[in-house]
Amino acid sequence: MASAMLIRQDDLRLRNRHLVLSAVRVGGATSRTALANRTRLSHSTISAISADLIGDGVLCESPDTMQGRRGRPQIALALQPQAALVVTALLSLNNLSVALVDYAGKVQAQRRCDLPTTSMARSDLLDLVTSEIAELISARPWPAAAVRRIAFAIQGVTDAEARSLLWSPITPHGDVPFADLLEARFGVQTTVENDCNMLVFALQQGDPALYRSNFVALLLSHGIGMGLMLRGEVFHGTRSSAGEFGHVTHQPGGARCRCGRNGCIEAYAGSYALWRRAKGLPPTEMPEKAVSDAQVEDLMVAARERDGPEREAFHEAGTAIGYGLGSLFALIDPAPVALVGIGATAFDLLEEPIREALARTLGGQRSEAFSFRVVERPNMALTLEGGALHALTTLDAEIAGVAASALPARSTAAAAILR
Amino acid sequence: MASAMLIRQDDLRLRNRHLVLSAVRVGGATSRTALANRTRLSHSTISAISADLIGDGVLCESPDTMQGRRGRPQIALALQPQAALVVTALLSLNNLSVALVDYAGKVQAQRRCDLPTTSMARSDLLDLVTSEIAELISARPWPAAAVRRIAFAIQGVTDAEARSLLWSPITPHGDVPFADLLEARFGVQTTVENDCNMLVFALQQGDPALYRSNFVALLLSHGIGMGLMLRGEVFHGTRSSAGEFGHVTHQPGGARCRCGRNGCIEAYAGSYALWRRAKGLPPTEMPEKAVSDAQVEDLMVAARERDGPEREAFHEAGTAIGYGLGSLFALIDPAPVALVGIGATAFDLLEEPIREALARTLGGQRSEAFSFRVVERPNMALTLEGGALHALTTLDAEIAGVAASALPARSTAAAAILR
DNA sequence: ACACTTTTTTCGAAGCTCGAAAAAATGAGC
DNA sequence: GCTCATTTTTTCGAGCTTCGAAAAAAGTGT
Repeated sequence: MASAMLIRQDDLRLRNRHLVLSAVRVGGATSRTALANRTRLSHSTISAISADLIGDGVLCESPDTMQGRRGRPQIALALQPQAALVVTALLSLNNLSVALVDYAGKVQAQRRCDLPTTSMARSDLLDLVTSEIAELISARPWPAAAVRRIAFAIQGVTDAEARSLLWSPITPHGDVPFADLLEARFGVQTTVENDCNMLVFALQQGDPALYRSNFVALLLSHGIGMGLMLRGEVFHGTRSSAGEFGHVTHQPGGARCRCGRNGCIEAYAGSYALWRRAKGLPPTEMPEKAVSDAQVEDLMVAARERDGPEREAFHEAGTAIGYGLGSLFALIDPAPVALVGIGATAFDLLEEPIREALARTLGGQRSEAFSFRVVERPNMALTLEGGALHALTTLDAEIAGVAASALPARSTAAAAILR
Repeated sequence: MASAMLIRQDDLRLRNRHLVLSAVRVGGATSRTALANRTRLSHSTISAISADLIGDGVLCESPDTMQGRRGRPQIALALQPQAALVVTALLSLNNLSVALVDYAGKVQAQRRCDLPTTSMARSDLLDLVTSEIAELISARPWPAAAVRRIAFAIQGVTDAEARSLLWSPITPHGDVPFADLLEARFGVQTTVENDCNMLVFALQQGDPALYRSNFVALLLSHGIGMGLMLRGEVFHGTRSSAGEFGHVTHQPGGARCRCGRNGCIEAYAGSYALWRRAKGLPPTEMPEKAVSDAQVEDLMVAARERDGPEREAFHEAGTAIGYGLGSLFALIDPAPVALVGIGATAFDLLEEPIREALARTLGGQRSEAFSFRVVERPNMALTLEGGALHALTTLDAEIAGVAASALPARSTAAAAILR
C-alpha cells in the first residue's frame, strides 16, 4: 500500500530530475515557471535542475513562446530531439513494422515488410527482424545521436521481465529471447512486450481525457488481445505479460481455439472464428491461412444486409466478448473499453450481444453505463507509437538517473521491508 | 506554515521514519545496527530517527537481547504496545467478531456474537455493530492509550475508498456507510474492506516464505471469496473492492446464485450449492436458511464414503473452481493458491476436478505445477488478524508522518506527471 | 585490572530544497 | 529615447537531511 521507497539525499535530486523531465514529456515545451507550478517544486530548484538537464544535452531552450505579453518573456524548455533515438517494432501476423523515433517523439524513419510468420524457420525470422532494424538504424538522421532503446512489441505472451517471447499464435517458435539477441546484435537495451500492452500508452497519450488511468483496450483482429491500464499502470502478470483475455474460457469444452484448447473467447470472436462460423465450417476445424481484413469486411457487409450465418457469427462473437468482459469486470471492476482493430469496425453488429451478456453477468449495474468506444486509428500505428512512448519514458528515468542508481539495489531492501 | 515550507526535505525524513517503523513491525524487536543493515540507512540516521521515535512514545528499548556475546550488547527496539490501540471487526453471515489489538499487535480483548444478518433491520444491524465495538473499547487495558483505527471487514463488496459496504450476500441492505457511522460514533478513523482482502495480510505475515508477494487466497464457505496479493500489494478494484471470483461466470445461464444471477462459480461451489446439488434440489432453488459447517461436513463424509450425489456435488464444485482459476490465471498468471474456510477441508474431494479443469484451460502449463495449500487456521481468526495488521500498518504510516503531513497536494501532482 | 569487541552516539562535511531578494528581459507610456 | 511596470529567471543564505569517521559506551575474556 503505502509504497514508500528509500530515498537518500542524492536520490532526491534524481527523483526531481525525473519529475521535471516527465513534466516536459507529458506537457510539451514548457517554461520554467510553468514547470514549477506543475511539479510543485520551487523556482530555484527548477532553475538548478533545468540548467543541469540542458547541460546534459537532454533539454533545450526553444524561443518559441507566447509573445506580446508584458514582462520578461518565457523561455520554453523542450526535449532535445537529438538527445537519443529509440526503435519501436511490432511483429504481428505476417507483418513486421519498425520505426525510428527521436527523443522528442518524432518519427524519423519507418519500414514495414510482409513475412510468413506462421511458417518461416526460427533463424529466418530472427534474421529478418535484425536486418530490418539494422536497415532502419542506418537511416538515422544525426549520426552522433545514439540509439538507446528498442521496444519490441509482439502479438503473443512475453515474459514478465520483458525479455522473451514465451508463446505466440503467430509463430510456432516459443521461448525466443529477442531481447538478448537484439542487445547482442545492436548493443542497445531492449524490451519485449505484448502488443496490446504497448497500445494502451498510445491511447492514453492520444486522448488523456478519455483514457486516463483506468481503461481496457480490446484488440479484435485475427486473435483477441487486451491491454489493461489500472491506476495509471499497465497491468502485467507476475511471470508473463498475462492479460490473455482471448484465452479466458467462454464455453467449457467449446469451439477449437488457435491455442490448442477449447472454448476460449478467441475461438468465437477472432477473425478466423467469425469466418469459420459464417461459412458453416465445423468448430473443430482451423482455417489453413489467415483470414484477411477484407474477408472480415465481406462478412460484415453480409451480416448487415440480411439475417444468416454471418449475422449469427457476429452475434456469437459479441456474446463471448460480453461474457468475458463480465468475468473481467467481476474481478477488476468495470472500466471504459476502447475497441481497436478490424473487429472494432463491426461494433454495430457486436454491441447488442455484448450488452446482453454483460447484463446477464453484472446484473444490477445498468449495462448502459458501460462505455465502449471504437478507436479509428489502425492498431499497428497505435502499437508502434505506444512502444516508442514506452521506450522514451523508460529512457527518461534512466537519463534522470533514477533507474541506474536508485532502484535496483535499494528498492529491493525497502520493498522487502515495506512489502 | 511549518508544513508549507521545506516540504521536500521533511518528506525525506518522514519516509525514513516510516521505513524504520515498518522494519520493526515486520522484523520484530531489532537492534539499531540490524536496522541500519536492513534499511540500508546509515547508523547515524538510524540513531537519530530511533531517538525521535522513542521520544514520540512509538518505539521502546527492550533489554531482551542476545546475551553472551562479546562487545557492547545490542539494545533491541520494539513497538511500544501502549502507543495506540486498534479495533478489528468482521461481519460475516450470522456472526460479528471484534477484537482490540495494541500497537505491538497483541490482542487485548475480544468479543463475538451471533446475529441474523440476513433478516435483521438496517438500524438493528448498525446498533449491534456499534454497541459491540463500544463494549470492546470499554475493556481497554490502558485508559490513556487511544483507539486510533477501526478496521471493519465484511463479506461483501465495499467501495474503493474503503468507506461503505456496497452490496453483500449476507444482508439485504446495500450502500451502508459504515466508515462514516463509526467515525461519527467513536471519532476514530475507520476503513471498511472486503474480508478476503484482509485475510491475505494474515497469511502473508503467518508464512512469509510461502505467501510472499504473489498469491491467491480462496475462501470456500457459504459463498466464495477471494483475496489477491499481486506484487506485494492487495489487489483492489478501481471503484469497489472487486475480486469477485465467486461471481465470475462458470456456465452462462447456469445454476441460480445468491447474487440473483445465473451460472456464477459460487452457484456451484458455495456451501449452499453443495447442499442443493447433494440433496437433489433444483438448481433454480435457493435454500431458506444458511447451510452450517456441520452440514457441509456431513456431505464430505458421505462423499468420501461412496459414489453418489454428494461426491458429484464436490466434483462439480471443483470443476467450477478449476475453470474459474483457469480464467483468473489467464488474466493474471498462475500464483500459489491458499484455500481457507470449511470448503478447504474438502480439498481431497476437490483437487482432482480442479486440476482437471485447469489442465483444460491452461493446457501446456503442467497443472501439477499449480500449488494449492489448505490453511488450517479458521478464516475468521485470520481475517481479524489481517484487519489488525492492516490497521496497524496504516497507522505506522500516519505516525511516521507520511500520510498526515504535507503529502496530499504533491503526491497527486507528481502522480499526474509521472503517471 | 586491562585489553578486546561490538554497539551506539557524536560531529563535521556535503548536498538538497526553499523563500526572498536581486537580476534580466521585455512592453507600456510619455 | 527614456523610464517604469511586469513577469521570468537566477542568486544567495538558511535550514534540513544523510553520511562516514571517529569517539564513547558497555559489555566479555584473560
